[in-house]
This record gives sequence, structure tokens and C-alpha cells, in this order.
Amino acid sequence: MENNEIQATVDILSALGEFNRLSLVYRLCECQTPQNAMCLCDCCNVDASVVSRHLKTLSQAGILKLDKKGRERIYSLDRTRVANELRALATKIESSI
Amino acid sequence: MENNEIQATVDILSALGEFNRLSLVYRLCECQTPQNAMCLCDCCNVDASVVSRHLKTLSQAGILKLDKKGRERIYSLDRTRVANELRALATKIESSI
DNA sequence: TGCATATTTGCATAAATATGCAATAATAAC
DNA sequence: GTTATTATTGCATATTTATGCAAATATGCA
Repeated sequence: MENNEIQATVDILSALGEFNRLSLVYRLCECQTPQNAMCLCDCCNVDASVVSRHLKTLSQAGILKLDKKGRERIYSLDRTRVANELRALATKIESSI
Repeated sequence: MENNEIQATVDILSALGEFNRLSLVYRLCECQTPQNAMCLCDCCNVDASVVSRHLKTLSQAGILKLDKKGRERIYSLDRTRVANELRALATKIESSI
């Protein structure tokens, strides 16, 4: 198993494995439409700058997709990618020799 | 969504989301039989005490099962539990309203 | 242009985490 | 019992991470 592969999985898991970030992801789960950062601030009791940084972390891990719309940043969950990554890991853990 | 539920998921994800710990899990993936702690030390270049602590973290998160056999501690991966947790999260992320 | 809104970045700080070494505990083997 | 083996814990330290506030950036609107 390559170190890069391990690290890539670690990056996704550690991005999801923090309370406020997972709260943001769950919040986006419930949205049919993409949301801007300010709207997402409601779901955690932290400063907007903190939310901004968490959103950046999630984006860098490939969990969120980002679109710019005027002065707003619109985030949406890359459901398929995240679900596939998690299922791939589940399969690996369950069925390695 | 209850905070406890979120935290429970965070606990599993953050336990898996560290390089040496995920390496330990992958190592156990490849073992048909449970392994003692010393044998698991090979897979990360850190002190045995560090491995011991990582194994404790993984056990507390319900990822590993522990058996005592003489002076050895025998760890095994709870494949089903971990796989089910990851798949449940995948489903939630993919198919929430 | 001037002002308001949305978001990010710089800086400082607190808290959490990972690590190594030495000491300890528990058990096996002699 | 003494010694060796396996594993954990105490302590110190370094690194990372999360956080808040203030300032800066970027864009929209009047």
C-alpha cells in the first residue's frame, strides 16, 4: 500500500472527522440547492472566519465543490465522490485477504 | 441531528483519520488472524509506546477488538462494524433530502 | 465614488494531539 | 525467586489544529 494512497484517505477522513466540519457536511446534506458560506454559518456556533476555514479544508479534501457567484461563494456537497470513497474504504476493510 | 450522533461519527472518522492509525488498520486488514501489539509495531516507524496508544484509540472507537492472551494483547479488526459505519455514512450523505 | 455585504487572511492564543524515553506492570520461562 | 518479554503509563516536548478578532479583499448597489 502506497503512502500516498494512505495519506489521500487520511485527508478525507480527517476532514470529515471534526465536529463543526461534519456538522457543515450534514447541513449540506439537507440542502437540495448549494448554499453560500454565510448561510452555513448558522449551523455551528463559531466565527464566520472559522467556518470559512473549515469550508476551505473540506473543499481541499474534495468533499465540497465551490462556485463563485458575485461576492458569494456557493458550496455544495460532492455526494457521489464522498459516498464512493467511504464505500471503497468499507469494502477494503471488509474484504481484504 | 443530535450532537451525540455527530460526535459518535466524528470519533470513528478521527480515529481512522491519522496516518499511523490507518496504517495499523490496513495492516490488520491483511491478517487473517489477530495480531499482538509488538507484531503490529513493524508497520509504523514509531516507538512501541506510540503504537500502544494508537491501538488504544482505535479500540476505544470500536474499530479494534482486544483479547488478552498471557502477557500479549491480541488485536483484531472489527471489520463488520467499521464497514457498516462507513456505509451508513455514505448512504446518509448520498441520499438525504 | 462611496458604502454595504460576503468572505478571506493575518496574527495571537488556547487546546488537542503525536511522539519518545524512561519507568512501571503483568506475565512467562528458567 | 530471578530474569526476560510484552505492553502500558508518566512525563516532557513538539507539532498541529481550532478559534476569535481585526484588517483586508472583492464585489454589488446607490
